[in-house]
Amino acid sequence: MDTIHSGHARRQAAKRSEILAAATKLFFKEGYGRVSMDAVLAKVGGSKRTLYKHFRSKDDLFTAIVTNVSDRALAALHPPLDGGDIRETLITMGEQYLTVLLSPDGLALYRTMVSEASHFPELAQTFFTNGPGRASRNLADFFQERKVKGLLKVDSPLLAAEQFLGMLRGDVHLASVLLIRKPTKPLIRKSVRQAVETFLCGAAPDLGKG
Amino acid sequence: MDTIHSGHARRQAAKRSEILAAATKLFFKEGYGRVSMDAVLAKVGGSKRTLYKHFRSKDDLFTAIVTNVSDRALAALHPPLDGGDIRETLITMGEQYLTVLLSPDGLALYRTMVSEASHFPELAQTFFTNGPGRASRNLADFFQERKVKGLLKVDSPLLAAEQFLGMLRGDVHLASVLLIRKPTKPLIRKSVRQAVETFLCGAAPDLGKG
DNA sequence: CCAGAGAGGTACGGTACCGTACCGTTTACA
DNA sequence: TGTAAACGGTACGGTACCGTACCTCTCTGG
Repeated sequence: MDTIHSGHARRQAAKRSEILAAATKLFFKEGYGRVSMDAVLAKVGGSKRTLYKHFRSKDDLFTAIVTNVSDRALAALHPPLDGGDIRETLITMGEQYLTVLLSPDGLALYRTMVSEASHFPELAQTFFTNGPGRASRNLADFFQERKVKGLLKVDSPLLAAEQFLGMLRGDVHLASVLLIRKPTKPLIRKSVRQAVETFLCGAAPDLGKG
Repeated sequence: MDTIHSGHARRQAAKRSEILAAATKLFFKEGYGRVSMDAVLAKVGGSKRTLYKHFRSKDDLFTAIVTNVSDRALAALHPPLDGGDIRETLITMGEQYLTVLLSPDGLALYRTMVSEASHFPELAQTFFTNGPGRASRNLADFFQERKVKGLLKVDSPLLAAEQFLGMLRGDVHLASVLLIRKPTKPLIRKSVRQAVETFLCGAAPDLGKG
């Protein structure tokens, strides 16, 4: 009788979500080291007993937060790419990619993983594999498909995918991570367009080709 | 009589350097929050009185560390670019750029700034301006010069510079930051070469141009 | 309506940490 | 050689934090 329809279980699940939401805000805003369990408790209300019943330790709570947000956010980084026109596909995908990456959650997750990677190595591994790694592989599959059709001339499709996504990030991403600039929609649009244009046609004038 | 040749001053300067070196290792390895002043003291030896005479607080020590390493490392990110051939210049510069960025100090500095940017905003601002920002601007000047000579066809030279450097970083940089892969010299070489090739000539086959 | 599980509130043990204060000792310079 | 400054070692105040323990109250489920 401990299904989701049970009263006790429902209350438990609700409380757990409430804790998770409040703690996520705090951890993402202040950073793992500067957030105390008491601070989480003050925000969410309730007793320590309840908090520690749901999450056995601070590390456990942190792990739950990261995996939770990862599952929610990272999927959008590798959408299905079966469009026809390469340019249009890259533009659409690029804008979505940057939008997710530059969203508050995307930035906070990035900061958190960079900050805590050395102390949560398996978490960092999972994040990279399911996030940036999968995004690159997804795009690389698309490139590979176009390459065999003679529609793309790259040496290593995987490396090309990684570098194209790197182009998209440019300096905008780091500047946003460091809270120096706030990314704007027009800047994202312009950045994506120039990246796609350069990536496809190159920056050298036509006479330089051959 | 408090010049560098004074005995007292010399001892002071030596001790300060010793503290700075030891603390840099610790802060870069463990992160700001996980390093205690006692730990610094245990590593460098000496008394708290001496430590706090040189650095008034933990924040002060941290600031000194960051500015010190920044001054030492970031200059290599924007070398003078007056070479003739664009391709050769980009390859040379790219390998140097990645070598610095992927060096232990470069990676540690990046991790540190991302981790502590929100609590040391002016430090993050300085880091970005003197590091990635100056690197992009330096390369952008080079691009602008080539553009007016008709040797480069980019819309915004600054954006192109940011995106080219983003290509160089690709996924290798983040993977190194997260301690997932260790960057190798051959990988850097290959990555730079493909980035330059794609950036100059594009990934679309010639029939797709025009 | 009533056992029993869950939740709230809080106090506490143990630890860690920042920065100051106070000792005696060593070193530089006249 | 003597004096003043710098140094090493350590103890301490005050605070903060993690996780546990204890007691009381609320609410579920039959």
